[in-house]
Amino acid sequence: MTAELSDRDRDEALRGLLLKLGARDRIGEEEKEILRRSISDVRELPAGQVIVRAGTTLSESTLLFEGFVCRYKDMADGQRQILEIHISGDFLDLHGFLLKRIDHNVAAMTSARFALIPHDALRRISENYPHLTRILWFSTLLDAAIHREKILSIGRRSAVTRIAHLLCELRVRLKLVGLADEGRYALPLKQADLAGATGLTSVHVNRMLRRLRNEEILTFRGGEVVIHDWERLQKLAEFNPAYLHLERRPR
Amino acid sequence: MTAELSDRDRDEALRGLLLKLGARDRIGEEEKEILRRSISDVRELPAGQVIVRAGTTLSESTLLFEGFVCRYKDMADGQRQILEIHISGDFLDLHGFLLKRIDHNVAAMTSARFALIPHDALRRISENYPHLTRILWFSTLLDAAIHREKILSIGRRSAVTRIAHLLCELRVRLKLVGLADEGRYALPLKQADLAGATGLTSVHVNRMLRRLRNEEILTFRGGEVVIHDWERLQKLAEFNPAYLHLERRPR
DNA sequence: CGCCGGTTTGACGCTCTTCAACGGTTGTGG
DNA sequence: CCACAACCGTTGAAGAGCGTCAAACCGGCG
Repeated sequence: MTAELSDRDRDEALRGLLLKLGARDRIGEEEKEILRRSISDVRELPAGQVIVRAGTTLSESTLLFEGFVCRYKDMADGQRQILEIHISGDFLDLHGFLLKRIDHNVAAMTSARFALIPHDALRRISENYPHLTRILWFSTLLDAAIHREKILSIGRRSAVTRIAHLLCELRVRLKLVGLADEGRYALPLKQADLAGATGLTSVHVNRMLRRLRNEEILTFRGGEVVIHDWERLQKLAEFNPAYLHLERRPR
Repeated sequence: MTAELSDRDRDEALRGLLLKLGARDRIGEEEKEILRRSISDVRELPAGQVIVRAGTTLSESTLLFEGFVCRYKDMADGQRQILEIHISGDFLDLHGFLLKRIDHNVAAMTSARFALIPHDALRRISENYPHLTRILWFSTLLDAAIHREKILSIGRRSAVTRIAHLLCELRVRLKLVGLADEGRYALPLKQADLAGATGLTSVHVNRMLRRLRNEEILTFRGGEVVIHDWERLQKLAEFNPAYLHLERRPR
C-alpha cells in the first residue's frame, strides 16, 4: 500500500501539520522527509463513522488532513461529551502511541481524510530523532493545553461564553492552517455537536446562538460561522489565545 | 546546591514517581540513576504558596514528592477552576519543558516538598535516552487522560457524581504511591478545594458531602476520606479506572 | 408530495447558585 | 484564662440558568 502513495499524496497529508507545527518551531527539511516517509497509508471515511473505538489498542496513529473529527466519551445513559474538535493538521490519537489503549472514541463529524503513521515508525523517530520527537511530544501537550481551557470553560463559564469561546478557538486554529479568513470560516457541524462540545443541550445552544445573532456578534448557519464583531466576540468569550502557545520557539 | 543533596534525599524525591511509572512500565536501573542525577535541588513551601505563575517561562520542571498541589486557572471575576490535583510522584509542570510558557498557575494546597529538574537535564535525556524520554512523555499523556475524564465529569455528570468520581480517582492514584489503604486516605483539603476541582460552589459541595455521609457511602471530614462502601461509591461515581492506564506495558 | 434530519420556539421544572446567617474550632493577645 | 478574631463548615430561603418535553417549522430529497 505504501507504494500506491505518491509524493503529492504525502505532501497533501502533511500540509496542515507542518503549518501547525511550523508556527511553533522550525521544522527541518530532513524532519519533513522523515514524516513523509512515515506515512503508511491514506484513508477516507464518511461523516458519522467511528475511526477509533475506546478501549482498543492501536498499532498506528492517525493524522487528519481534511474534514472535521472529534474525540468523545459516551455515558451509560447515552449522553455524549465531545472532548476536542479536530481539524486538518491534528493528530487524532498520537497519544495512543504510548498510552497503548485509547480512553475515548474518535469519529468523523464530516467526511474525513487522514494519514496513518505506524507506531513502528513513531518508535524509530523516538529512537533516532530527538528534536522531531520533542515536536511530536509538544503536539500532544497542545492537546492537553486545549483540554485545560475546556475544563475552565465548562466548569466556570456561562453557556453563551462557552459557545463563543469554542468558536474563537476554532477560528484561530483554522486560520493557522489556512482554513479561515478574517470574517468567516466553514464549520460544517450541527448545533448538537456544539452542544456536545460545550456540555450543554442542543436546545440551549440554539437559544444562545440566537442571542449571538441578535446582538450582531456572530452568525452560525448552514455550516458557516460569520463573525460580525471579532472584538466583542473575544470579549464576550473571555478569549485569550495564550493557551494555544502560538509563539515560535526552539523546542 | 547539588552538592548538598544526599543520595537519600534523591531517593526520597523519586519514590512516588518510580511507583507511579513502575506500575506502567519497567524502569531500568540506569534510568533511575539518570533521574536521580537530574535533580538539581529540593524545596519546600507552605500551604497556599504559588509555585508557578501562569505566563512565566520556566527553566526547570517540578516533581512533587510530598503534600498536595493543584494546577488552576483564575477568571477575571475571581472564580477559580482547579484543573488537576497533584499528589506525590506527579510532575507539576513537565509540560513546561516543551510548551515553554505555562498556561495555568500551580499552588501548594498543603505544605509541599518537591524536586527541581532543570530543562537542560530533560533535554539531555531527550537527546540520549529514548525509552526514558517516552516514559516522561507518557507521564504528560496521563495528565491529558485525567483532563479528558474531568471534561466528561464537569460537562455531563451531576454534582454528587462529580465529587464521588474525584474521590474515587484520588483513592486509586494515592493507593498506587502507597498513600491510601483500603477504607480510608488522608486528603487535607477544604470543601472549597473540592468545589474548585468539580466546577461547583463550596455550599453545594457541602450539601452533596452530607448526602454521601447520610447514605453511608463516604465521609469526608478533618482532612480524611473514609470510604464506607467502595462498591456503591464506584457505582454512584460512574467510576471506571481505565482512563488511568494502570496496565504495565512496554512503552 | 411527503418524509426526514435538523432547527426553532414555548412552557415548565429541577439543579445548582447566591446571599445571608450561624456555629464550631483554633490560634492569639490581653 | 478568657475574649476575640479568623477561618471553615453548615444550614435555610430565594432565584437564575439550563434541562426536559413537546410541538411546529424548514429545506432538501426521494
